[in-house]
Amino acid sequence: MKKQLYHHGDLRAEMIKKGIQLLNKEGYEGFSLRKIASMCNVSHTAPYRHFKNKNELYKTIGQEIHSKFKEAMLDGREGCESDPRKHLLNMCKQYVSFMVNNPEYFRYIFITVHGHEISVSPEDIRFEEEGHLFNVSKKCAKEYFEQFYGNDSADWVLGFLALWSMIHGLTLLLVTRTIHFQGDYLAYAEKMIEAHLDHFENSFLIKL
Amino acid sequence: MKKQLYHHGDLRAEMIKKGIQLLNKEGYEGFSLRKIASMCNVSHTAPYRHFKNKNELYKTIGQEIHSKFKEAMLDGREGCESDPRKHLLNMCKQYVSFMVNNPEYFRYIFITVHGHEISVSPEDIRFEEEGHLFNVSKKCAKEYFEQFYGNDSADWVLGFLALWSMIHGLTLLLVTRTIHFQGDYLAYAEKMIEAHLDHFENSFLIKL
DNA sequence: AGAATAAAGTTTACAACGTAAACATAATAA
DNA sequence: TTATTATGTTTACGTTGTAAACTTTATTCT
Repeated sequence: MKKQLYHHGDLRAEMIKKGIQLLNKEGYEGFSLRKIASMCNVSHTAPYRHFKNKNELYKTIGQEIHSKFKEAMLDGREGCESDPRKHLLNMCKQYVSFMVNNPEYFRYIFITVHGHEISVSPEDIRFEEEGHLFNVSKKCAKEYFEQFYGNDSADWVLGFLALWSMIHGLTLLLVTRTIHFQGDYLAYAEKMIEAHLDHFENSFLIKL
Repeated sequence: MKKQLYHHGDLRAEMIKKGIQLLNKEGYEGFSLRKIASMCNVSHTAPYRHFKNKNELYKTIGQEIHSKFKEAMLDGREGCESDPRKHLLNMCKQYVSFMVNNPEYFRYIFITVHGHEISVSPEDIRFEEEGHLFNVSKKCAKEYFEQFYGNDSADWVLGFLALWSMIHGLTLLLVTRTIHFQGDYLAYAEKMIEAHLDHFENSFLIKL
């Protein structure tokens, strides 16, 4: 117990924790305020003292997941700070495997909770906050693509977006079980990414 | 009215129709059996004579959407039967724009309704039926990739999967409004696909 | 044809859900 | 100490999915 104030202690925090548990066990369909309340040994309307409604709790949990996801992606950095390509590759692999291992998380972040509204145009890629998840991947991708494009932001955005789309789509195909591989899915993912980057670098050589 | 049998006529068909309407208006959250029943001027348990439960209706609607989607993709074929690359490009563009124009459809097919379970391995790409949606795209992609790979199925699957993932992911990013472009999104999509295919073809030339 | 049967729809019932309102209690501030 | 605010509870209501029992209409069998 952290504070042991009031009746419960810290209901808000426990609801987030138990909410994540429930979400992982039963998916979004089974995610109910009343269940979470009872998991916290509290009446079914107590949650309303801490969250405006069900969706507010859900969004809060989304943020929690966001930071876990970010952490996982940063783990892909180890031992390859000096190699932009390897760094980018590892990060993409972390992206896919984290979501495959936590399928519900993908839904929180990218499907059910809408409204990120990240603007993407040649001139500006805006992200909400400085330390935001997307800034992490953006920075990583930038280091790689800059080697080729330099300051040509139009092309670099395109390269970034194409790669992001690819792993994002692969992840969705895996998470929804639209496809499944006979062998190791990560091996495929790696091949796909490597091929993409190979193609990219090779075609760049031609232009020179 | 088609048959004018029994009390209603053809409740099953009308439920599918009204169900699609409701889905487009209120999304999956607002999709309720009781609402649909009342839209058909029928008691709230009448649906159970035609569908085992809510999810059965939902899945049936999914199939309906599938065929609309397939039709849209086939429209991308016109006037370019002899140009595999253009054919593939058009199909990809149709894929994205159809879904962006009908965001809920994407959820039916690729998100909420799971269980496609398409097996993907170098040796075999199995699809459920002959005329299935995925066979359409597969055939189109095959014609293109075969120009380069010939009979090397391992590589051709990889090429197919990479492209599919890319447009699938882009579509998800657009449909969920995770990103939004300043300009015309289809122009970006086209550039991305063209660049992907360019990279692909260029890197292939190098190897020769 | 008329009787038996199956198909389609209705009424009633129940449990789970989200949420609002009124009330109760415990912690903090005056 | 008292007033106030934060936190929880009880009660209530409308909506949902779905099961059971019943009714009405169409089809089938003799």
